[in-house]
Amino acid sequence: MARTKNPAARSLLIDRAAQMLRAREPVTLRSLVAGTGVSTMAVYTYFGGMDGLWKAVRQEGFARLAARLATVTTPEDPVRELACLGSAYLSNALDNPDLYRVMFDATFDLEDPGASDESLRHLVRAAERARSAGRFRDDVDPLELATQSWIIGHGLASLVATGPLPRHMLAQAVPLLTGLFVGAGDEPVRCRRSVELGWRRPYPDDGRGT
Amino acid sequence: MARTKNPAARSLLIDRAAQMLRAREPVTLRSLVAGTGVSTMAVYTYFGGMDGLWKAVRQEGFARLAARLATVTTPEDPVRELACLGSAYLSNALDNPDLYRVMFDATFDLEDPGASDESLRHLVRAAERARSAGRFRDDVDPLELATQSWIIGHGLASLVATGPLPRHMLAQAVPLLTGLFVGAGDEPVRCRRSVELGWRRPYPDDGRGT
DNA sequence: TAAGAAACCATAGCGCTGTTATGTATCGTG
DNA sequence: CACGATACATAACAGCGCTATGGTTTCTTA
Repeated sequence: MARTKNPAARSLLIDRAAQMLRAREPVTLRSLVAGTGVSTMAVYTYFGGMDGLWKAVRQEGFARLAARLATVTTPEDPVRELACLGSAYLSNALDNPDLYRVMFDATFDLEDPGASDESLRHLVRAAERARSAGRFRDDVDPLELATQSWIIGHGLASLVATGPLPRHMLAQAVPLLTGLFVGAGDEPVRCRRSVELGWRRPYPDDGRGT
Repeated sequence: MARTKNPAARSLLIDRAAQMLRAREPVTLRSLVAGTGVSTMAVYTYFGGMDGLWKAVRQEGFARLAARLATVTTPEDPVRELACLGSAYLSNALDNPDLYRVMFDATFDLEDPGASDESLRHLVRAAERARSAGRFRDDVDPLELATQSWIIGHGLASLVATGPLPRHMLAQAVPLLTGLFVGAGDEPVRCRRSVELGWRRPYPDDGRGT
């Protein structure tokens, strides 16, 4: 019994915010709605304010990351797949450094506490496959190993994308991941080869996350 | 032939900013100088604006981190010392999560490009000692290994201090660092013992960095 | 010692921000 | 068809970082 919202406006604003973030333009309430035809009040109708907008943008960032990780499929070698996932993760972070920063900028709390869970699940499943394939010991907890991979990936992404580390330091991912997987039980020489393969040729289909 | 600045005011403002950051109070130009007796113009005389203040605060954060790492000394076991340094690093980050975030928030560029170098040097020296002691292979580059340790430490600190990972995930540092050091050539069982020792009893003197 | 100049500092105001109050237009519903 | 709830447009408000303008302080120098 009322005027209905235009759901297109909501995603339009999120997309525009992500786009301005990528263009390194300051995202303010007025600059966000300028040229879109919608007024400043729309931000309050759909998000309740700028904080709500940032929450939505962050969730969108996690959604795009999950979509990007979903394009990775290398069924024959699960350790290589893990390296592929790490490479895709870093590639996504470096393509959208400002969006990546917003995703982990917890000045305000998350609207969806499990926003990052779906991305982590990709890693967990790959770790499970690696254990089932006999590459990891049976006592390896896939969730723990996935978390450890995430820690390495996030540390590298954060220090390189917006931090003091130069870009060529991305290569440190290979020894780091190799050390992690060997510690989980993989045979060193074979592991190194799998990780290097997965790292150099990151993912079969480049899903060019915006 | 002029009036000299009061150097006390500069460090007073930096300290107050760090204190407000820790208390999670919003640090604005006016709220910063309120109650200190100095006027808003002081921020411009000493820092050239709020950006300059944040740069100074960030440098202060790195200085405190370096001072904290300097208290770590375990000459007999360099691998344990590396774990000690990692533990001190994380302890510092978790004690001042907001200051830690500002340190790595590169919205504006750094005033001192080598601000983080001194902290890294502690790690490099420990890695050199570990190599000299025969714990690491001769072909291990201490700078690379220090950087890799930093990546792990920062990833963990960032995800736990202000991110989505619960605090008990700090324990992941032990397998991560062990994997890294074993990959550098250390003997697995002995390495694990050294890392656990260094991690549990982080540093002899707790220099309680503010 | 006294004049002069350079720098610090206090005040007021500018343009911008996010937010909210108020009135209008518009759509779903009875 | 008419009611009422809700989206939308406009304008105003407090607060933000910043800057222009004098006044005051302090060091230098003749």
